[in-house]
Amino acid sequence: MDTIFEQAVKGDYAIDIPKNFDINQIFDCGQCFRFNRSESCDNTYNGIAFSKKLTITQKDGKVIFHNTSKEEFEKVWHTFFDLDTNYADVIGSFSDDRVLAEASAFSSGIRILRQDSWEALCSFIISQNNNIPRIKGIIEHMSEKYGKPIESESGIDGYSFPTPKALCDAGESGLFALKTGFRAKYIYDAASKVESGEINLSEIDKMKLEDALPALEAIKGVGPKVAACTLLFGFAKHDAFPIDVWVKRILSSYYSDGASHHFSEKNAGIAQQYLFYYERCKNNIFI
DNA sequence: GGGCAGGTCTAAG
DNA sequence: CTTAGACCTGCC
Repeated sequence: MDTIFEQAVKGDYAIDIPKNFDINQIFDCGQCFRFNRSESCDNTYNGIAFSKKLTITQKDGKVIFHNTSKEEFEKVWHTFFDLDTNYADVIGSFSDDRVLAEASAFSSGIRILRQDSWEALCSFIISQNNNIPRIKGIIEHMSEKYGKPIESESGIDGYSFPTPKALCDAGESGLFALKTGFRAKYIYDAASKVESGEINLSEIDKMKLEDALPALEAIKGVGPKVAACTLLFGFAKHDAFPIDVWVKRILSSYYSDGASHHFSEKNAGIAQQYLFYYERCKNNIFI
C-alpha cells in the first residue's frame, strides 16, 4: 500500500539536484523529527511538514517531489528546503578554519530546513535529555492524538502537528499520558503562552537573535540550547548557535583557547550543524 | 539490566 | 555566577 515509484510519474514534480543537497544528510543530521527513510524505496524519505505529506526521492540527478504540484513545490517545499541560500558560499567562508572546513566538506549536502516555528519549539523541548527514537515516537503519537488527519484519495496519510490550542486543551495530564515525562509541564507552558499571546512567534521572527533568545527562554523548560535550536530550525535564524554535548566536545578538544569567535558570526548555526553531524558520524552514532 | 540520551530546573555555595 | 542532583522514559 505504501509503494511509490522512485522515478517521476504523472503528478510528481522533479527538479535538478540543487548544489549542496543530499537528502540522506538533510534528514539524518538530527534537525527534523518527522521525516523517515523509506523501507521500500532507495534514497526516499516520507514525512510531514506544514500539514502536508511529502514523499521525496533523490536519484539520477533529480530530486522528485512525489504527488506534488508545481504550485505546492513553490509555495511550501522550495522554502522548506531553503533553496535560496547558497551553501557553497557559506562553506567557502569557513575555509580559514581547519576543523570547520573539514566538517563542512564532510557535511556539504546538509541544508537547514525552514520548519514551522511552533513545531520546532515543541520538538526541541521534547528533545531535551532524550534520544532520537523516543523523540520521534512522542511527536508521532502527539500528532495522531491531537493533530488533524491529512486526507488523500487513498485515505489518511498522516496527522498534522497539533496547534498550540490543541495542546492547551490536552492539558498537562493529556501531554503526560503521551509519555513525555517531566517535559509535559514544559510543553503545556509553551502551548499556554503561545495560545494566550504572551509569546508571539511572529514577533519573535522579527527580532534579532539577542532579543529572540530570552523571549523564548521565558517558557519553562526552554534554556539556551532549546531556544537556539528553535531559532535555527524554526525561524531560519542562521546565526543561532546551539551548544549541545557534541559541539561542546568539539569546542573543547579543538578550540582549546575556549573562545569560539567563528561561532558568533552570521552563519554560526550552519557551522554548528556541520560540526554536530561530523562529530556524531565520526563516533558512529547513526541517527 | 543499568547507563544514558541534541538539557533545564532548583537549591545551594 | 557557577555547580551539583534530580528528572520521565525506554533505547543501546
